[in-house]
Amino acid sequence: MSYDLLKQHIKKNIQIPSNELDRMCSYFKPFGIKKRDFLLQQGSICKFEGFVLEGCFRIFTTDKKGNESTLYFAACDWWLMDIDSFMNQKPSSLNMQALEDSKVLMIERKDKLALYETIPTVEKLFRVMSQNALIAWQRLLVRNHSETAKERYHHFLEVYPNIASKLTDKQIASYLGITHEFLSKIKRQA
Amino acid sequence: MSYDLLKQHIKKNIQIPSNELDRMCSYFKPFGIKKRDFLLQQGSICKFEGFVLEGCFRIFTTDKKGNESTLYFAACDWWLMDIDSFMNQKPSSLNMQALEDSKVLMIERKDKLALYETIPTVEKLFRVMSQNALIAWQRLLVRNHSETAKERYHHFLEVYPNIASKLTDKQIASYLGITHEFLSKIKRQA
DNA sequence: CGCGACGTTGATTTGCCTCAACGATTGTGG
DNA sequence: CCACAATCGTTGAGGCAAATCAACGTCGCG
Repeated sequence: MSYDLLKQHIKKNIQIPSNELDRMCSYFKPFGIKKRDFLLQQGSICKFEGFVLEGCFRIFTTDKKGNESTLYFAACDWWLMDIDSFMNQKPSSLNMQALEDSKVLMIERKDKLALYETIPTVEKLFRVMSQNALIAWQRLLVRNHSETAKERYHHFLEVYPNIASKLTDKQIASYLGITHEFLSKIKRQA
Repeated sequence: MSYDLLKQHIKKNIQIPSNELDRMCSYFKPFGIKKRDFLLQQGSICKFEGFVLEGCFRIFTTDKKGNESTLYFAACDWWLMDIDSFMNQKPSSLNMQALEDSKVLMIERKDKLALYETIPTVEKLFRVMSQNALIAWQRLLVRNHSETAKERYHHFLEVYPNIASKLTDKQIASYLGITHEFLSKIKRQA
């Protein structure tokens, strides 16, 4: 069953009766996407949220100056959402691109909003997940302030080896906030 | 009433019946703290959450190397929480220091946890707040990757003039992730 | 008054970027 | 399947952003 991974993931975060869990998951629909295709593109309005079953995505944004900045990579067991665009129905500033052929479970906006109203535990689930994400972003900021690009690179390799192995150096550099030329020089050193 | 600010703040985030709002707020207790004193210190376990009524706080962390990194400043209408320490009851990595004589509304851990169980709307409130905070941290990361220290400095002055006016240059530099010497040189330029 | 934290300034060094050139790898159309 | 283009990775020269170290003036505070 393709829903097992999602159910496991949810149960890791909260306690939930199995009938509620089943009902919640029933709104998620399997969806396949090919390498290099976009699940969401900057400027469009996000009408879904997704949970990755297979493959890998890169979530990035391009600012007015043309700088491309990678926020994170989402592999199996990660979520794909643009909260700002999804909740406020405004144009997204994010791109979600499949780095390889991938499979996700998608839920539509109206179903998600309905779940919030009908199953209070869903509020708790996303409250807990958001808070965990918040902690991670704060830690990342501190790392960025206190470590050099070289240290951050090795930390990334150490913590996400299975994700890193799927990425090009250019993508890693964009995530670290450095040029790919400089990343190449870092690699030569160590 | 010192609770008006908190009530206004909550109503900006969610719709909530006034009886629930009253009940929720009743668990918050006023608390005063003197300039330079700590509401929370790194290493201790966080047993409260707070909402700032007056004054200003600096939330920062010191890593093994002795680098001090300021995560944010909390003035009137902001929250003081260390989610990681509060939820998981583990030693905090954050310091919350009053930059001037301040007043906060504090809620104890057991009361907060009870509120989650008894008033589902509280889950929604903190889900919404966490998601908004998440968006802000993501934007900040992109700024840090795409802008120079000078640009980030002026952006900070522009967006938070009332907070910036209360801070020393050293505190601002720590927030921007630069040395105070370099901040001084930035100021001379513009 | 005198001490300690803050702010400024200059000289030097380091981390990282820009630009440019060149192999290596991957993708694509005939 | 090959030929070619496109993208990726590497390397080097030079430059800019920001750190480091050190000296000195200033201010608030005991």
